[in-house]
Amino acid sequence: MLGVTSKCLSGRSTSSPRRAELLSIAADLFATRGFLATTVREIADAAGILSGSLYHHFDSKESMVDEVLREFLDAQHQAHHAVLRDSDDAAAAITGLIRQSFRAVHEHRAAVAVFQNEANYLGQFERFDYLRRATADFERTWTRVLQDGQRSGVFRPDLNVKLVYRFIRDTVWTVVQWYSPRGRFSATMIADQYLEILCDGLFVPEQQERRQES
Amino acid sequence: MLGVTSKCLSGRSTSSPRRAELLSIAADLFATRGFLATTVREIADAAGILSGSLYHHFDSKESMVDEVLREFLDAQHQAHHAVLRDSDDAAAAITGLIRQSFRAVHEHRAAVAVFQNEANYLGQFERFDYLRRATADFERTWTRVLQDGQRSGVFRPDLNVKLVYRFIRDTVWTVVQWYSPRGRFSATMIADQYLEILCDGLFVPEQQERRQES
DNA sequence: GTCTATAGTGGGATAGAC
DNA sequence: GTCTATCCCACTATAGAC
Repeated sequence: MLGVTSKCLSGRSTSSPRRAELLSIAADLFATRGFLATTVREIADAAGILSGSLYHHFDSKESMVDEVLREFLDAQHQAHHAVLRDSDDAAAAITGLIRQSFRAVHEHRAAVAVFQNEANYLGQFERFDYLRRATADFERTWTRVLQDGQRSGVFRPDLNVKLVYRFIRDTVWTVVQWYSPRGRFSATMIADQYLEILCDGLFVPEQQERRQES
Repeated sequence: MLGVTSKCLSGRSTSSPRRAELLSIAADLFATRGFLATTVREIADAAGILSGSLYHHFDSKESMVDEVLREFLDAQHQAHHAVLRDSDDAAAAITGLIRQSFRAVHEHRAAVAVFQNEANYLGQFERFDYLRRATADFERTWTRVLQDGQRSGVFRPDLNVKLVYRFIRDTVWTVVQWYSPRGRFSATMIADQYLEILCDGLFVPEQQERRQES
């Protein structure tokens, strides 16, 4: 457990349906316009109230992203470990983690986008220390699986696990930039196609000798 | 030619060594802190002058990103077409495009990062129309190559070219988020490893029947 | 839980001297 | 080409009525 939500959050009432609703509205705006580009007035407008009223529920704009990110990272951490628990070998673990990540893009789209886009900026403030910790934790989990797979002979031993992790991570999370829940590509379809390429590559097997490595 | 730099730029003198220096300083700050999070005072500080003095060279903070992005996109457009001109078949074209992109990450790191991080936000203003055009142009170029490769039997016909393009693009450009020119992984090394995976996949050939597709 | 009203702050940009 | 000085504005956040 990273326990990022375990400590008591900011001053105001910790949970209410209204609060959750406002948080979801804010998360959507943060995701599409960016955290800095989103004003508290816009959040209030979208919620049909005035900006001052937001401060009945939250300490600050920062508290809002904070809560969005903590919730998401905790859920993601748990989901990761559930996948690992249910996987017999490294191959199952890696495909499980990948499928889980695409599912997260579908289910927590706003939060994933905010994490992806703002972690760099927010990470510079002590309050958001846990962003760096979570990032490091994810990397450890994934690279451990990749190393296990190399040791047990499932994954190619000539590949650098750190690089493989970055490649997979970049593809999997950046999908949130163009994924649309009502678009022509479902999250599972995207996962299937990505796993296809990751397993068998882009080239037709019979033609592999034609590959150029110039 | 997209010709994004062809039209005359903002009011001030169009080129001088000092201007280029300031632009490079600004680009670095935009890349690492984000466009909105970077203040003109910070840019001026980094350049060792006062904020007011910047306006002798540039109309506005917006003009600065604008120039950074236009220069980069024009260079990238030219580089793309040089690669296509020199490639005999789709396999050569796709590996060439990929290698070129990793080179761009190395050579125009700041500009790539700004494009990657801010295109979404800036694209909403008419002034930055060309960001959307350039994005669409890149997609057309890459998917055309992928389609050619499918038709000529080099690439697997069961893959969706739009998805393959997005996967490659996401990996290739997002590298800018963690790439360090003085780090342990050189741009060519990263390109080599990525092409390895894209060609032959993550799994050792003998073990492919053990793959889980659950 | 929301509104009215407003304080306080910091950033983009300008005018003119040097 | 840079500095001094400053305007103006938009935004976060607060206080207290309803």
